[in-house]
Amino acid sequence: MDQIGYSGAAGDLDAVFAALADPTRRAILTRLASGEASVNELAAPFEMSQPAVSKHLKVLEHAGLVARAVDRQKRPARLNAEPMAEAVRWLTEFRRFWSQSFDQLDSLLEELKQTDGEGQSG
Amino acid sequence: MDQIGYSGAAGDLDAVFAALADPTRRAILTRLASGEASVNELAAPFEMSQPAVSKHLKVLEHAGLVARAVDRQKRPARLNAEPMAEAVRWLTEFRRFWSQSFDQLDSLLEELKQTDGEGQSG
DNA sequence: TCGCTATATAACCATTTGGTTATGGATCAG
DNA sequence: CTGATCCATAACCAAATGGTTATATAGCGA
Repeated sequence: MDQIGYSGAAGDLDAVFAALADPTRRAILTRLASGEASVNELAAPFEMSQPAVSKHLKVLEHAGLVARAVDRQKRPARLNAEPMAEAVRWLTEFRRFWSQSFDQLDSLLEELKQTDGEGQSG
Repeated sequence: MDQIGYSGAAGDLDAVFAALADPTRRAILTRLASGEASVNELAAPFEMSQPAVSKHLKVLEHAGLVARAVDRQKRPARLNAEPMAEAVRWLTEFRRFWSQSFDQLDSLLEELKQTDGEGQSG
């Protein structure tokens, strides 16, 4: 369907996974999933200074997961979940590959079953 | 230092995402998806020293994504994709949440469409 | 203009990360 | 035993990360 036009930030799997590797940032993303929020609003629930949250936002921005707007003197952060699809895609493809190997392992185990059953180690 | 082997490793989403945030480590995982490999085998394709690869393996072990065995003087690494399910789960739940918000946004857009009136569809 | 609010940036610090080379312990081949 | 191979560990280093406080910038209200 709607293949969007502005997928510039995607493609950096490293940055996406790295961004997701921090609980504060995941919490920020979850918060943003229910709507825009200003930096101070985002900072409030975390026992952490405002600059620290700004830094986390930069990481999220860098991964393309967050876009900033301008509203009066505020810079509300808005979620852009698109790059997450990259991550999901990698994991999905990996699982496909992995399942394939699983199949191979399965065949191997079948063979072994027929050959003998030399006790498996725990 | 290390906790018990292959049981408690899951649940650390931070470690899993962090482990996935490096291209070398993702490549190692992909490699391991097609079967066990020794450290040297894993190190070969990367222009990187063996200790560097050992370090990456430690990170993967810490995330529970890799288990080590003992075969003669080798310590073959074996994939354990299970903790990836954690990551997938988080992303899936997030998308559920996000889609929910999306629904809300959708409703909002519906309203706006009706309010607008003069525009044409399509 | 003055001051308050919202945010970014700078300067600093400790810890982690990702790499290196050097070395040591096992284990295999002679 | 000797030497080669596989791997881990130590010691070291540069850069990135995650936090701090202090300050600068920009808009708002009076």
